[in-house]
Amino acid sequence: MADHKAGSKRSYDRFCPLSLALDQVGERWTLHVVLALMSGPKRYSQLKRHLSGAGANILSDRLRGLAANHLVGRSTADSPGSEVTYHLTERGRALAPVVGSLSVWGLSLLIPAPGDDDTHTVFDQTWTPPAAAGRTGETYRWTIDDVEFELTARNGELIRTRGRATRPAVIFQTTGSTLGDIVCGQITVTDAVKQGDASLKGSKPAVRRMFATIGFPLARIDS
Amino acid sequence: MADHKAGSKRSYDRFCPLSLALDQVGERWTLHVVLALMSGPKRYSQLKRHLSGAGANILSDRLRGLAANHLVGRSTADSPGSEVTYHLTERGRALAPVVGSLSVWGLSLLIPAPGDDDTHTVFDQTWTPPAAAGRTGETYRWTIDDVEFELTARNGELIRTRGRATRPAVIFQTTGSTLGDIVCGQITVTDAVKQGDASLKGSKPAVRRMFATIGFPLARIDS
DNA sequence: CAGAATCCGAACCGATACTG
DNA sequence: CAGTATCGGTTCGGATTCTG
Repeated sequence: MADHKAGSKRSYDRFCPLSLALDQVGERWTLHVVLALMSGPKRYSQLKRHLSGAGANILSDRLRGLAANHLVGRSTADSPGSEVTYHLTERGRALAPVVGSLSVWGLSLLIPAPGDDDTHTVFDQTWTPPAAAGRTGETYRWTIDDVEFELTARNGELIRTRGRATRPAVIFQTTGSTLGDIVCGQITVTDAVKQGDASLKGSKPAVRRMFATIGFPLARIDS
Repeated sequence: MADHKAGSKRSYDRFCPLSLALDQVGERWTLHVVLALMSGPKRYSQLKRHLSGAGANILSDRLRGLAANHLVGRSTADSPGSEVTYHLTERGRALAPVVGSLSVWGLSLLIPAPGDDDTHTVFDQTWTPPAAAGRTGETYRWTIDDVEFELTARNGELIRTRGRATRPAVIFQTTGSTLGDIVCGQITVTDAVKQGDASLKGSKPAVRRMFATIGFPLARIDS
């Protein structure tokens, strides 16, 4: 048992708002937990699935720390089964601009700006998606601000390559600005499609697989 | 020499804007460097002074990493002396909303909201200020949104306590919203005073000592 | 199975000492 | 002044185990 008294933990120990903030949410995976909870209360196992790569002990640590700082709360339902869920408090929800602005900024690393010569954007890049999804070898065609590229899910890897995918399972098209709103949770994918800000072609299961593979929470898709 | 090839470094390795962003600015002290450079180019020694607690080693690492990701650039002036300065690139300046929203959020840890019963805001708290300033034992009276508290700099410590400081060297009064604008760099202290959004009483050297003690960069004060 | 504790190698952090 | 080299302590993250 780590002594949770101050002083043991690594702290910036500075009278500075940024330091104070990062003392509470600057550790690894902390903001990921916050983002995952932005779309509603979740259970430990749901979080663990969504935060693939985190490790059980880290998730425990982060949830404990966030609870100690009153950014998340544990709700133990009165129903019999072990129904502990974690949810953001108001202070936790107040982090929406933080995860939002970070996500919007990070978006430019996923999708290069139209006029940008992608000298400093490695394009043939691979990630390991959350679930070992995409062992089938599906490809998706994305067009963001008239920049076209393809995503391929195969062998538990997600590969982004330049160019136009042939026979993609899904065709997704939108603007960077709209995609920013989506990752910030200000709009869902289906609503963006309805408003004409995005276009999505492909079978419903394929769409679902695609967003699962790239790690979009379901709450960003619809409802 | 660390091999800068991918794989050696700890990465989130997820196709997710937040992960991509934190891969570049999620390490300790990185956003502090970015914030420090928001107010204009700086030299290594200036950064080191401003990021008290960081250590030469880490500052080097962070600057190297930020430069590798093209968030900062090194400018070596043509003048003879070693005049290397670091400045934010456009991609680096695009982080303004990130450090801004984090600072605004962290502000509530410094100053409790008016209606907030500060049950989860430890108040008798101490920090070690950047410079070993305040060995004289000065106190400052702050009033933020009608919440009054006092800051005492003594023995190389900065102590925040509830209540009204007696015979303070500086009296500072403003709103949380204005203070947020100040820490985000959207307005300087003197401009806020001019506009009537803040009030500052005390001798100029004392004011300067106060802001130095709490770690405000000079660029946030005037000009 | 959900949730959490323990162990351990590897990566990271931070202080000091050192170099040009 | 502007960094690099080194080294002990801390944190991370995977695997395993434990408890209901």
